[in-house]
Amino acid sequence: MRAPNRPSRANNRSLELRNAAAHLFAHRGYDQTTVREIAAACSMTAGAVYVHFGSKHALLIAVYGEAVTRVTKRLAVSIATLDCPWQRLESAVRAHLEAVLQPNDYARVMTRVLPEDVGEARIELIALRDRYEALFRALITELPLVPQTDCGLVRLLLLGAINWTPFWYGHGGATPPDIAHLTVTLLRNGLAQPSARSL
Amino acid sequence: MRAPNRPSRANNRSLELRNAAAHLFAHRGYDQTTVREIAAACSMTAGAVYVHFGSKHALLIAVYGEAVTRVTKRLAVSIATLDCPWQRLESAVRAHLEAVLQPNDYARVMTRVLPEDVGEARIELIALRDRYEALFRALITELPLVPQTDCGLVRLLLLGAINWTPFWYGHGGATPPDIAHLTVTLLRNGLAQPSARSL
DNA sequence: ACGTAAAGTAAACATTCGTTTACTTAGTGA
DNA sequence: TCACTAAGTAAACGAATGTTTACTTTACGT
Repeated sequence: MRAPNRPSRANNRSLELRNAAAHLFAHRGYDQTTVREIAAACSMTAGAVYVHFGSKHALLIAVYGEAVTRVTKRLAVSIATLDCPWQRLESAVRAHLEAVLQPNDYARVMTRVLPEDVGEARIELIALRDRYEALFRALITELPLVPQTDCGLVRLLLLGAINWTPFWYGHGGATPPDIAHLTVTLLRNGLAQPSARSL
Repeated sequence: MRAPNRPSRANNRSLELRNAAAHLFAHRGYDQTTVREIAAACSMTAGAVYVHFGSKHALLIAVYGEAVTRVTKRLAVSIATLDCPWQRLESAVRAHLEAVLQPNDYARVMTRVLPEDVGEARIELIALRDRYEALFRALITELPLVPQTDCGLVRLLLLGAINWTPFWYGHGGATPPDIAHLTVTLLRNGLAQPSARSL
């Protein structure tokens, strides 16, 4: 019998495939990526992909799931030692942006591939995404906001702003810490000149 | 010779086609929409589409261009009579949201179809979108913001927040005026309890 | 050494898609 | 009336796609 912790002969090819798929999905989108391209990136044939994954949809779900797992972990680490709710949020936003904006294939798939565009796999992708967004819900609930603020709406606007960043990042000089700081400052204090502040 | 202002015999079929394409692009995305579907929606054959438009890309560009034109017009009207820069921005955001969120096929194409996903037509779509976003650049430049604020970054965050709305609109009870008001209030004053406000 | 099962290949399959071609229809100007 | 032209059809084309099939290779347990 094989040693229990030793991975089976070549199952690292599954990881190779998943990584290649993540790279291509992130850079060219789901529809524009073909199974043959993914296979070729691993020096394989298209048929061999189906030894490891039952379908192209299954491959996407694997990539998306891994993306959520990784970003979730990164985010948890980044806020672990902080107490101030505003600092926690800023750190979380920064972690999210670093994941999404750096040439990080997995995280980018989360914003590049819209669940609405992949038909059957839609439900599973939305479930994965919701699991991640719940983290931000918690961070926002912690904030001392003015009474009767619609926290759900705040969360959606915040996530929208940062989910859209991949479409323009690089054209300005702003870095993830810059963006995170401005975003949370904006959320906290607004940007009006103090003298012009009012309802 | 035909009277100069009288449109040619049946060129309203071109509009029919463009409208049908807008509807399908808005609801199912560009890749998932076939030329045959667009034709069928007008009780035509796929071949007839090419009498009016040279390619599927050309059809998309026509839709996208009309979308920009319409939203631009709507936005200009909504801010024409306002003087306060904050009111002008809120009105513009509201107009944009109403266009994007109501079952308005054209406006929705602007956020549903990502220029990055359509290959050759990419350049023209980006040019059209930039023309529209310049309007927001102007509105934000008018605002009395705290000195040294990165106006470009503010614009990008704002547009990101409102461009993402179609992906969640309807799940909360918020209406376009609600969203516009919270967004601009947030931009102006922030949401922290006054007692907790600081750097 | 041998059998087994997973891993991989090469090729084909069945669709589907955007587009083109050859032909028909119908309205218009002279 | 007649020639011209735009609009539309039916069918095919060629390429690309996700997936399957039949066959080969290879590593491992016994």
